[in-house]
Amino acid sequence: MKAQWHSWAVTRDATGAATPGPVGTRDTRQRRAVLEVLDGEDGFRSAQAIHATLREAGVKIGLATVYRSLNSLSDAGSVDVLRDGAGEQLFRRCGGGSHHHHLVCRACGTTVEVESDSVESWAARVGREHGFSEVQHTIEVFGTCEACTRSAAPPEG
Amino acid sequence: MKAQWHSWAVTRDATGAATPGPVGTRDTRQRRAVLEVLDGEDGFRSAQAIHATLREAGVKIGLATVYRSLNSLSDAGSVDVLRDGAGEQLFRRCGGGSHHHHLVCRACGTTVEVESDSVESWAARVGREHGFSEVQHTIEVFGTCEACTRSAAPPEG
DNA sequence: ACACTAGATGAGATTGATTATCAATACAAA
DNA sequence: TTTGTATTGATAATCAATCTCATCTAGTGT
Repeated sequence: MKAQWHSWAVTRDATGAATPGPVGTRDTRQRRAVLEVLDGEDGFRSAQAIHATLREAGVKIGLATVYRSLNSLSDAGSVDVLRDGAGEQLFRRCGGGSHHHHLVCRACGTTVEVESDSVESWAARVGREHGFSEVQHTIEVFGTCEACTRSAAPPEG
Repeated sequence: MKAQWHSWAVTRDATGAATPGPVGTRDTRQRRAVLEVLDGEDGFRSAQAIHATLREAGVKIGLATVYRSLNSLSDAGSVDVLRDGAGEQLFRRCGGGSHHHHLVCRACGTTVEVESDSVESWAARVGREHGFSEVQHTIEVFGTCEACTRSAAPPEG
């Protein structure tokens, strides 16, 4: 799978003459590498795991840079972030900009993007009915995917 | 509000003669104190905050014990746990043993317990349709409660 | 009330993830 | 190329949460 395109560019004004651009816009080898790893994975991965993958692949990159890249991508809405049971952040490249949630295999990390208008409206309604404003929600579904269920179960039924 | 009753006792067999009981069953001053704080709060609080509250109230208790008590209560299903945006664990005394979720004010922590059969069945169905087993879900709704919205807004419209 | 024993406590060390420092480096515009 | 900065990275610093282990104590039987 080839790395999906991502623009590091951001709107800017041409006030400064020799100024490359605002923070978070420069296209570097490291940021491209992080994006490549994300595009090569179909499940959620931790920053540490992504860093390890890169080092094993011979890419010279610091852990701090991996975190910085992931956070910047997250801010831009290009990656989804969630926390596993231990509270560790997991990252995954997300498709469109549409709001969705995830069905994640807790064994291998494989993820299916899911969405439901009824659930969205339920969350919004619940907040409104109780007088809450700026209502947001976090919804994640965890389970064991078919493949992992098979490989984990003893061969005898 | 008086501290709600909580049994530290657990089923045990009388094999050992002078054995008080299994781990996590002893009624101590510290565990009672943690429970009192939880009963005095109506929103989610962090372990550190609970510890600080206790110390300020003159209760001599270690942070590790607060964590231990909260975890034990959590295992017993007597408190709900969730993570805030920063990944920090927040605890709250929960009523019955019925499955429910929370509408939490991100400013003051005030919480409303909510439930919805349709959302529950949606999560279960999504998992089943994709061949996942042992499906669980985490659903939390965050917002700003009415009181906090008022106090935060500037007096002029 | 007394003694006993395993569970409980707590101060401090430790882990583990994530962020902050800051000098050196590498984009990107001219 | 030159130049101005954003970026990088090795490492220190944070911070929540857990582990250590010597000491204490609740709970039981006598």
